Amino acid sequence: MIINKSSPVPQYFQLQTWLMEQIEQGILKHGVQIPTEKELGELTGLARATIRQAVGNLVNMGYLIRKRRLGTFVQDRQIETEKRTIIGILIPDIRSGYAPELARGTEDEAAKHQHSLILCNTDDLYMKAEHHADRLIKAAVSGVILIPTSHSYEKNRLIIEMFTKKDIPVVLADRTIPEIEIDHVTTNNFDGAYELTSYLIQRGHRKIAIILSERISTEKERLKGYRAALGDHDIPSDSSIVISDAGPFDQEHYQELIRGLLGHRGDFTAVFAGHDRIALIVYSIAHEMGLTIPDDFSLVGYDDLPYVSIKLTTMHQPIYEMGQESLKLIMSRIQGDGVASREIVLKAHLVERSSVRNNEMNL
Amino acid sequence: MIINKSSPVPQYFQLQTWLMEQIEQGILKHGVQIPTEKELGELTGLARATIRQAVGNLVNMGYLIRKRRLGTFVQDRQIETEKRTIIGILIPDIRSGYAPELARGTEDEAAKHQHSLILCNTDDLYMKAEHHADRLIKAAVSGVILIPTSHSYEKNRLIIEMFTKKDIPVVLADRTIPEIEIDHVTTNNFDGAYELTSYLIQRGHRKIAIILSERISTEKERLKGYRAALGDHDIPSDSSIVISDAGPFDQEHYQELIRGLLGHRGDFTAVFAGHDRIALIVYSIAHEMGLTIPDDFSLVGYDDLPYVSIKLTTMHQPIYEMGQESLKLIMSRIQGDGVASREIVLKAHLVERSSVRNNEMNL
DNA sequence: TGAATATTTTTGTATAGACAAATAGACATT
DNA sequence: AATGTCTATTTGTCTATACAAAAATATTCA
Repeated sequence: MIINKSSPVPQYFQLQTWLMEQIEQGILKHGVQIPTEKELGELTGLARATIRQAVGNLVNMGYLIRKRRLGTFVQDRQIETEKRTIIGILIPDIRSGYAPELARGTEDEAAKHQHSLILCNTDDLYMKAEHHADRLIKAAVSGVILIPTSHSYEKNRLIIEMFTKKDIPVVLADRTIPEIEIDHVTTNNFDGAYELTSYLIQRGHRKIAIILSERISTEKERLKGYRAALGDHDIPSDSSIVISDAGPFDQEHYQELIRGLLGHRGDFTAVFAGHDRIALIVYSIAHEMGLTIPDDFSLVGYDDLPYVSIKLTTMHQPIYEMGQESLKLIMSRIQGDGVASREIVLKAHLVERSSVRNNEMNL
Repeated sequence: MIINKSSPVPQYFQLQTWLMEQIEQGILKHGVQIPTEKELGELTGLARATIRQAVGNLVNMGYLIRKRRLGTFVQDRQIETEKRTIIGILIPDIRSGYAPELARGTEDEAAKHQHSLILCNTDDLYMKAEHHADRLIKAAVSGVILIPTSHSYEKNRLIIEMFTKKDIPVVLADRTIPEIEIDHVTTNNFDGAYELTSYLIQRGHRKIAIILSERISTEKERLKGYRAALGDHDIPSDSSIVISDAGPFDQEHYQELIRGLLGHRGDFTAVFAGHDRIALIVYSIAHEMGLTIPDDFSLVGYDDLPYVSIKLTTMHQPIYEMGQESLKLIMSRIQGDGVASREIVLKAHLVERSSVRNNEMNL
């Protein structure tokens, strides 16, 4: 018997569930006519109105379709499966740094899974991020990739909560937020900076200036790697050539800082730029001041941005892959992975070009 | 009386329509309780089941919400207003050239209109464009911005038709397609190239090489502008220094072409690169061959890409504005503008830096 | 005073029966 | 052969009635 009259669950609901199971298990296939209301009445012993309620709900839900005089038929389930297949990406600015590369890696991977990517520029501003988050939720995205804004951890957490409250999976890319249980993909910034600094040391550089922003988790890690490398080679850290900016990336502000730094030559033989865009500014200010690289001082960057016309020695970051991996994490969450939060750390590698001079003394 | 019993339109439907009108006209506002089923029965003279059917439908449609024991209330109608507010952008590659700038302009403008932007990379391939178009249609985008692929006009037309068949407005950005009635936004490539070429001529250059791809409508226009400027200054065109590539942008191929060109120095004093990325390649190949710019030869580009570290004299294209204008056209179509197809031509302007040498002789 | 209990109202579930409307298919008419 | 009519079947609309479940409110009791 299909219906249990003594059960507390409504009889129309029992019938509805039973029919739904029949359809989802493939017993009742697309296009097949289900028993007429009269037949269902005989089958279940229910009144016609009750049967209509069950069938009516399934029609509303798109499982069935009624045809006058002909009967009721199983609907093509594709309509139900046509769920939102959109992923949002919250990025500071699609124009800057590695953002295009990251977006491209993400989009390519999304396309593989038949998903689309909605692009949101936050300008590292909480207000914009909030507005975008709102809109993404309304657009019923099935997942979000977030490059945290550099402003405050607390505000980033608020953004993330907007999504998690609605059970929308979030993945952090590149930058991380401390003490938060959430999937994220980064590169080994500490190791990379350690390697890059060691490279400079091996080339005979002992006075290595560094310029970056400590507000951004990735650059903070790089600073630690730099210090660790110096320490391991017994080189004292000179705080006068550690230039740490407090805000987000601002071209003009960096120009000032770099002018200040380059005015004190003699204090350093190499400059470690926190990322390639800073390196480009260093390069152009040096050019402006009549200095040549690597003759007057050596320069390294971080990122390996494409379309950089100078021969910059830098750490290549697998940004495209970062986009791909971020999306893969999202997809696995969408497919219902309930495991604890995961961390994927990709490896950067050194790209040797010609912006570093070998100062090594003969052994 | 609300219900007309002799009407052929079902009584439940009459009640449903009446309630809906009350809500939409604001007579029944959000949060207000509608009369109880019993009261509606007295009001209309209908049986409770009939009233339940009318109210039930409205609950299903999101107009009303039922609360046990409390009554039935008018639901926040925002749910109904939640229409698709997504625009698609089909771009060859978000990483290359002005694409990030264009995407940014488009996204900013979209955000102003509470719309989201879905990013699609076509790699200038028909297959990819088709797949993306398919997906955008399924995602029910309300408009599309297309940067036509460079392959064939016919195939671009097919892509456009996929959208227009579904009444989805399309705007072409930057590149155009001949003989097609569709909104588009471009810059004055002919005039810009004319101005840039004239600038070189005024600086005493008479042998000006040009390198670009004729497959792309914008570059084709630039070539025409270049030729017109030469003609107007009575300078014969030398086809040996007009390098026209047949395919889409391919870094390695251009490297070869440029190596070939730079091997024949003496034939030219200036190089007009079809766009900045080509100029960058020219620059790096020159550097490789031990040539300096502008001492050995002058170089101009087109686009004014950001983050170009060399001091390149080039035409600044208002790419950001192009994205904005494209989106504005889409919005006006969404709002039902049925006017004939429109063309918006934005103006590029010369940005003078230091890659051009003044060869002018004393007058 | 505060907790437990009863009351009342409103929606939720269910039955039984009736007629209406649409339509595939059989049959009749032109 | 094309068109019109009838019939049986199935869903669509509607009435009348009954009890269940939830919950705000009033009442009772310790």
